[in-house]
Amino acid sequence: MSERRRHSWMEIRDSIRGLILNATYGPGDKLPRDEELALRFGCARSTVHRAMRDLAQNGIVERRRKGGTTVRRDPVTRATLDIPITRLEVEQRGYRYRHRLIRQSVQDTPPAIMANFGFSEPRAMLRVEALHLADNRPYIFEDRWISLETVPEITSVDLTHENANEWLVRNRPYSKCDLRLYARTATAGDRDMLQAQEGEALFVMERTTWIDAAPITSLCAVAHPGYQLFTQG
Amino acid sequence: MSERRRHSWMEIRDSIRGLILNATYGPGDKLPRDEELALRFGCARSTVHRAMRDLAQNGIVERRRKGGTTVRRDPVTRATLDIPITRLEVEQRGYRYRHRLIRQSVQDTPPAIMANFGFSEPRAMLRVEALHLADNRPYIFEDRWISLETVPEITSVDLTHENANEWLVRNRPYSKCDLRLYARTATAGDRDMLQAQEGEALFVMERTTWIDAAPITSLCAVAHPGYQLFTQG
DNA sequence: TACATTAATATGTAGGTACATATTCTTGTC
DNA sequence: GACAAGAATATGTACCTACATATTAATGTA
Repeated sequence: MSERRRHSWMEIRDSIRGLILNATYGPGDKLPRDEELALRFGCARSTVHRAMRDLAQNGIVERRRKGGTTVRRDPVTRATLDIPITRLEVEQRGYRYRHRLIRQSVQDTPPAIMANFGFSEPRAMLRVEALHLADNRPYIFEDRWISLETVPEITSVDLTHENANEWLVRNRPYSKCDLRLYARTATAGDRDMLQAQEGEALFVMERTTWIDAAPITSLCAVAHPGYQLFTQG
Repeated sequence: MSERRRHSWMEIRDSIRGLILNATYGPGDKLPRDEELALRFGCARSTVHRAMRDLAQNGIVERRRKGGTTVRRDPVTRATLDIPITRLEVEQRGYRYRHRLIRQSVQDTPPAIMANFGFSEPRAMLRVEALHLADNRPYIFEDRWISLETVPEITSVDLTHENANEWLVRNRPYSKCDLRLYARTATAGDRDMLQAQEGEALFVMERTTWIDAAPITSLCAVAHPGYQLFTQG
């Protein structure tokens, strides 16, 4: 007797989630420790641990060594955004991709970029302005700053043919990434660059990346009118 | 000799990432199987597995049973967005939160909402329009549709005091969530509701949630001018 | 009481074994 | 050669043990 069937960690996760949903444990409450739950569910501690890791990752609970597991007080909608390389995004939609280098020069970082990196003083960086096109229509305009200290080779890359976006992604994978999304009104400059009507609403993505503590790049990508970012999860 | 120190899964992960970065294994290439790598790194297969799970989660590699592990052909910037309950977001910024119910009525879903849920026919749902305020200034306006079949109790909730956002988050956690982000030009209606100047750029978040296959809610949240969504990771 | 030191404890991780599961590959049949 | 059935195999999971690590709780000292 006591036929102990094997429980999958997903079953256990759903059971624990169930306890939270039916208010057995409310926001801010402390859950029993893993070992106790394992005993109760009739599974190994490692299985409870696996389940808990998933719940923690999805923002349902918070775990701290010795502190135990608590139900998150402030529920969040957690979504994973995948921002692909622009070329692939364009090609996936069935358009022909093209890329145009607008300008490229070494300049001192302006305050906005300093803020993104957390600099207190301006630094000389490579500024690259480029346009991504889909079937020859403007798709995304990017204004990018690249650290010359972290990425010295960039000066010897021909950015008219090779695109900075892809070169960096393939050669300087980041370990940390900040992302800022907002809406901006189109200016006269956007009108020419993105064929946007002046005053039209544009979607902006600012992305700053580091490898450990070393700054790699910070870019401001302005999408064409009507652009949408979509995720499923 | 052969002092076999213990390797952490993060070390192993970084080593494997290193092999990808230095082009030992390029995009689309197949990595050695876990056991082989474990032998090579001098650790247990479970440690390699742990490392690989992390790399797969971060979109670096793809894993398939029997198929093995391959380096992802199309690198992505993967970011986790945490969209908190609006009240908490407002309070965290140090403002006083208030909520105002604008309208509430049962209506047939319009095409946009049908598309979000994947309906082919209109359905009667509860439509709730509400305004979130920060220090009495408009913060986010939400136009929400709630399924009467999945959430029948909602009709007996007093949404003038309890806010639909929080009630749902606490009472109907979702298992699936679609998210759509874009920019929109302010209309005359926004001018009154969000104190936006006509023509100003507004940030819009559309969120649709299900519990398994059952639709819960679909909402279109329009933020006040200047709103930014920010993530670190 | 205030503060530093030490003990206690819950989660995190490494290693190992056994088996499950999903594919791919191989082989057999027509 | 086409297709189906079965074998082979890489990843996934469950359970276990032993430590590691981060914090909290308890204790001792001034």
